[in-house]
Parts: sequence; structure tokens; C-alpha cells
Amino acid sequence: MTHTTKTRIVEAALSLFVRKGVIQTTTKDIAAAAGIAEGTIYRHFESKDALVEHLFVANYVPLAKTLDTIQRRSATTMRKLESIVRHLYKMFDDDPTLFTFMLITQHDAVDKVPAGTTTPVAVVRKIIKEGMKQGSVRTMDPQTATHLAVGLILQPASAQIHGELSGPLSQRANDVVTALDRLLRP
Amino acid sequence: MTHTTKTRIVEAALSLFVRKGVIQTTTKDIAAAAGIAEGTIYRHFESKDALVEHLFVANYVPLAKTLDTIQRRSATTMRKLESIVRHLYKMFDDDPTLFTFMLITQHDAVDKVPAGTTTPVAVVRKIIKEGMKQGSVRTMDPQTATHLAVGLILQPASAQIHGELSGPLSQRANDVVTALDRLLRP
Amino acid sequence: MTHTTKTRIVEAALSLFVRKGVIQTTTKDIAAAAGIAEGTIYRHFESKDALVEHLFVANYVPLAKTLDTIQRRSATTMRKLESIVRHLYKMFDDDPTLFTFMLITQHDAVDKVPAGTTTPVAVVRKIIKEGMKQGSVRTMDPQTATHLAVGLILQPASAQIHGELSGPLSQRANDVVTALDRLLRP
Amino acid sequence: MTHTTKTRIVEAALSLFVRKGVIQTTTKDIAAAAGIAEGTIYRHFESKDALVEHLFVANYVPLAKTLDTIQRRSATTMRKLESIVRHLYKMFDDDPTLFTFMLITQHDAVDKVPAGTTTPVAVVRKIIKEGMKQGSVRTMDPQTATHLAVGLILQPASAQIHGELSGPLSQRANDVVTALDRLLRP
DNA sequence: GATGAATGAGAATTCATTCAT
DNA sequence: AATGAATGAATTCTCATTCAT
Repeated sequence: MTHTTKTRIVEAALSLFVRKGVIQTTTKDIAAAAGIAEGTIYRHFESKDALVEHLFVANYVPLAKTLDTIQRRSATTMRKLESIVRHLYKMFDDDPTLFTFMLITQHDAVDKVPAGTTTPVAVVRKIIKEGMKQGSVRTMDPQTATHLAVGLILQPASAQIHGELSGPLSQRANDVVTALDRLLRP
Repeated sequence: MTHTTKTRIVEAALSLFVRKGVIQTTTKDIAAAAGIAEGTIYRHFESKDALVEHLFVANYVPLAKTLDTIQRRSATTMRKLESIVRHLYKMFDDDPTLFTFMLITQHDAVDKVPAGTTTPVAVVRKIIKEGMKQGSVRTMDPQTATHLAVGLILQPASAQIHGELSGPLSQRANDVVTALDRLLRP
Repeated sequence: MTHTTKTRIVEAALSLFVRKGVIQTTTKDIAAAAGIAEGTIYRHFESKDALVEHLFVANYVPLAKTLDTIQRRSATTMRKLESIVRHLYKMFDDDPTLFTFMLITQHDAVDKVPAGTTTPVAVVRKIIKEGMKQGSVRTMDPQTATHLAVGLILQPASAQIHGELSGPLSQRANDVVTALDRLLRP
Repeated sequence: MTHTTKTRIVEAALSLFVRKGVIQTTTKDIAAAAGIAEGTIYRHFESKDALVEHLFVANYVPLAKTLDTIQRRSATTMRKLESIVRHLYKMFDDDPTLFTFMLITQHDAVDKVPAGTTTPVAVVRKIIKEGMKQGSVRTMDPQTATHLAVGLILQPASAQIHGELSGPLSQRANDVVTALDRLLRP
């Protein structure tokens, strides 16, 4: 079946974590939302913390890999960034909950990611650094450039989550790509 | 005296909230850090929530006013934005704790701000909209433009907080202003 | 087969009960150690309590009978006690786990023994009382005498269990028999 | 006042631990017996474990010191042991609960005693060893001798606790002292 | 105003037991 | 007989809040 107990726990937890925050969500909440007994959570996850970690790592690390794969398929720096933006925004539109979860847990959960693992931010940094070498990105501090680019990409998602923007995020992709181009071109 | 009990509570709370998060900070923690008894907190604030709200509102609303005042003193769109960036980054360098607190509580606390109050984001939006009218900002969706600009401004602060950038934030102001100019100019 | 499921449960439980204590041993522990599913325990025992009771009664009552049989084979009071000491200490050396289990559950489990059943302590008491009648044991309160004798017999076992004595317990038999002789002779 | 909250917790816990066992006694039980809220326990002890440890260490270590002091006041080996037996049995009669608690937690709690601390058993061992040197105790393995003596001393207490002996334990002191004399004299 | 002991409503977690397969 | 997922009551511990002093 597609709805195993574990799946139901994961989905219930994800939705609640996003709506109420991780700490404010109790195991009782999760059990109720998943339609199971509280103790059942512990048949599938060692602890609430382990559940959070699972949710994050199981999605964050693969995302980085996917972004890296996607980026390789495009030739130019701007095409690479464009494909990343489109992929992320489509992901957001398809499953805003999952995307939001990653966005809000990002900083707390970073230390749970095995050291040395590629992150989405690292993929963006790599593209920008290569672009500078080739001359397709203007010369500036690569770390600053990366964070400015990431800011441009994530802020619309963040605004959407907090109700300050509406409609599919994919609609904003063109604007963001244009902004990235203006930000980075020599 | 400058160090009234209330001040000590506020300072202790602010520092702890930023270091450990609002929920993870207990009233016991705050009392210990402030060197007072736990019960004393309730002489000055109705509840922990009220303390959080006070901390946010007492700083967020005045900040918006200050930013508005500052922006009025400059003539052009870009000067306005530049002065805002410089003010914010100086604020960050002077009191990273306060700035960080506002950044992290921003979204949870927004509903605690009296409706209709001007916010920092609203100030940026106003500048951009006026710029568009005058032709000093290229034509695009003003809401998107605002969020892209805010993303550019805040991401370096966020990166600094999470240890991904270092050194005074003021050093980054030029880069950010340049980025804003590239993003917005016609 | 010698290793039926029930046997494996019994052996796993005994070993864990002795090592970790009855309460601290979970049914999960037992199942894991026995290499079976948790539910399977309940095919063979009504409850964890019933398992404990089985373990105790199945060994404690027969032991009392064995000790009684052994004691009958010897002629004098001291020979009787000596044969009991040697039997117990050999039992300890052969299967310290089983012996230890009986020693530690002794007091909690006593009420689980069918009323009127002969216990090992009762066997010792009988020997001493008969000895007093015949004049081979000095006159004193028989109940006190019994407990002093039992104390002499069991303390070395207890010390061994708790790591305060080492080497085969059988080696101590002579010392204990001498002590019993000094304690009891007229 | 003599009945501070902490005292009430300690007394309630002691009594329950002895009656039901440490693990079977819940913090809820303790709070109910002490007439306080469950959370209040944690104002006075870090955890249930810490409470158990406190109860043991706060009584076991001083007891050893007291026994040592008492033993010094007597001249001969047998007088020393006699005074110890009388002190212990009086203690038992005065506060059977405390004595019982120490007896039942003895082995589990030993590792909680700071290494190198004198224990009651060590006091007995010292007396016996000195006795052997002086020739007032017959030659035998001192460790075995110690445990046999301890067995003689404690078994009546143990029997009393489990309802197999009744009346003041002090009444048994003479019998036990005689038994020790028979056991140890050359 | 200040204290700090006490509260009690939950929070996460454990575990003996059940039951459909 | 055996399984193992699921249960839910019970357990330890936390913490914002109250209140007599």
C-alpha cells in the first residue's frame, strides 16, 4: 500500500512541523494527525528528534544531488542557474510543505547532515565560481555573490510561505532569473 | 540607573532568545542570566509571550520609523536604499543580538504588530514603488521587486548569523548596494 | 529437540533476569536474546509475571525436595548439613545463573510458592531441630539457629555473586562446614 | 520546622522504596505520600535516581564512620564486634525502614559510593584482620571470615524484614555475639 | 518590588500485552 | 505455533505561572 504507517507518520509530521513549528508540534499531535497511537511513532523512529532528522536528511541531501545533476545538463552559467530556479520553484508548487520544511529547518538541521555532503547552497556556489573563472560572472567575492544569489532565489519562496506573495511560484521564475542575470553578469 | 531590573530581564532574554531560540529559553534561564528570581519576571511582564512581544514591538516598529526618516533625507531611489542598507548593517554590527532577534522572530511576531503599522519591508516597498513612478526603477511587479531587494539586503545578515560570512557586515554594504542597483535600474 | 522455543525463552529470561534484574529486563530483551518474536513469549507464558513465577517455582520446589533427599542419606546432623552445603555450592558452580536467580528472587517470589510446600530453609530448620532433640546441636532458639546457619551458608554465595569473592564456591565448603560445626555443636 | 518539604520527600520515598522496591515506586507515589506535587520532587532532587543515591549515600557512609568510631572504643576483638552488632540492631529497632533500605539497595548502590570510602563491611574486615594478627581470631582466609561474620550479623535482620523472625532484633544480639565468638575464636 | 518554593498541566518515551496474518 | 506491528496506560521529567512572605 502507499499509505504505510511510516508514511502516514512522515506526512503528518511534515505538515504539522510546517504549520506549527517543530517544537510546538507534540508527538500526540503527530499521532492524532496520522491516526495512530502515540507509541507507534517509536516503532518507526527512535525519537522525535530522529524523525525530524530523517525528514530533513532524507530530502535535503537528495535535493542537492538532483540540483547538481540538473546543473550539469546546461551549458552556460545562467542556464544552470535558471534550471535550478525552475526546478526549485516547481518543487515548491508541487509540494509546498516539503519545501517549506526544508527552508525552516535548514539552519538548525545543517549539523545533522553528514560532514562533506553537498548542499544546495554549495551547488550554487560551485556554478558561480566556475562562471567567474570563465568570465561569464563578474568578479566579486564568491561567497558574497553566492549569498546574494541565494537570497534572490529564496526570498520569493519565503514571502510566499508567509502570505506576502501568492500564486504559483513558477510564475516568478523569469523575474528571478532576470535578477540573477543582472546581479552576476560582468 | 541604567540597569533596572526590567532592563536586565530584557537584555538577558534577548541574548538567550537569539542564542537558544525563544521556545528553548526557559524563564528559569532568563532569571538566572538576569540574576533575579523567576517570579520577578512576572512583576514586569504578564507572561513569557508578553516579554517576547515587547522585545519585538519595542524595536521593530521604531526601526521602521527610523528607516523611513532616513530614507526621506536622501534624494534618489538608490541613495534611499543605500542609506537604509548602511543603517541596517551598522545596526547589525553595533548590536548583532537585537538585529538577529528581529530577523528570527520576524515572521512569527508579525501578527503581534498593530495592524497598519509601518514595517521595514513596507518602507522598502514604498521607495521602490516611487522609483518606478519616477522611472528610476525598471518596470516590474513591485511586490516581487520588493522581495528580491529584501532578499539581497537580508541574506548577508542571515549568512553572517549562521557563520557563513564573517567580518563586519558594513563591509558588504557596497556589494549589496551595487547588487540593488543592478537589480532595479531601468 | 533440547532447544524448543520454550527452552530458549526460559534460558534467555533467566540469564537476563540475573544480569539486569527482573524488572529491568523487558520482554523485548527476552525475545531478542531468545531469537524469537515478542509475541511468541505469550504463546508459552500468560504474562511476564507468569514466566518469572515459572522460573522460580520450577526450580525452587524441586531443590527443596532434592536437599531433603540428600539430607536423609546422611546419618549425623553435621553430615546432613555438610552434604547440603556441598550440593548447593556444586549447584552454584555448575549453574551460577540459576542459583543466583533463586537467591535474588527468593523473597519476592516466596508467596508464589504453594502454601505448605517444603522450602530449602525448612529443610535446614528440620535438621537443626532434630539435632537439638538428639543433643547433637546446642540448645538455643531453633528459628534463630536456622537463620544463623542459613546466613553462614548463603553469604559466601552472595559475596561471590557481587564480585567480593572469587574462584569456585566449592572451595569454601570446608570453611563453611567448620563454621556451622562451631556455631551449632553443644 | 522539622518537616520541611525535602524531609517529607525523603521520608515518603524511603518508606515506599522499602515497601514496594525502588523501581516499583513511582514519583507519583512519592508525591502522593509526601502530600506534594510531583514536580516538587524535582525542586529538591535532580532525578529519581539522585534521590535514591542521596538516600543511600547520606546514610551508608556515615554509618561506616559511626561503626568505626564505636569499634575503637572497645578493647578486644569480640568487644568490638559486639558493640557493632548492638549498634546495628538498635538502629534496626529504632528505624527499621532506614536499615532495610540500606540492606536492599546495598549491592546496586555500592558504585554510587565515592571510591575509597569506608564501608560497614570494611570495618568488620579490619577488626577481623587485626584480631588474627593479635591471635584473638583463629587463622583462616580473612575474606571468607569477614563474609561469614557479616552473614551471621545480617541474616537475622533479613529474616526479620521478611517476616520470618519477630520481636526486637536487639534480643537476638546475644545469640549473634555468641555465634561470632564460636565462629572466630582460635 | 522581589523572592523562591510549590504547582500542575503536559511533554517525550517505555513496555507488557494484543491480534490479524 | 509464530510473527511483529500496533496499542495505550504509565512513567519520568519540564516549565510557565502563582502566591505567601
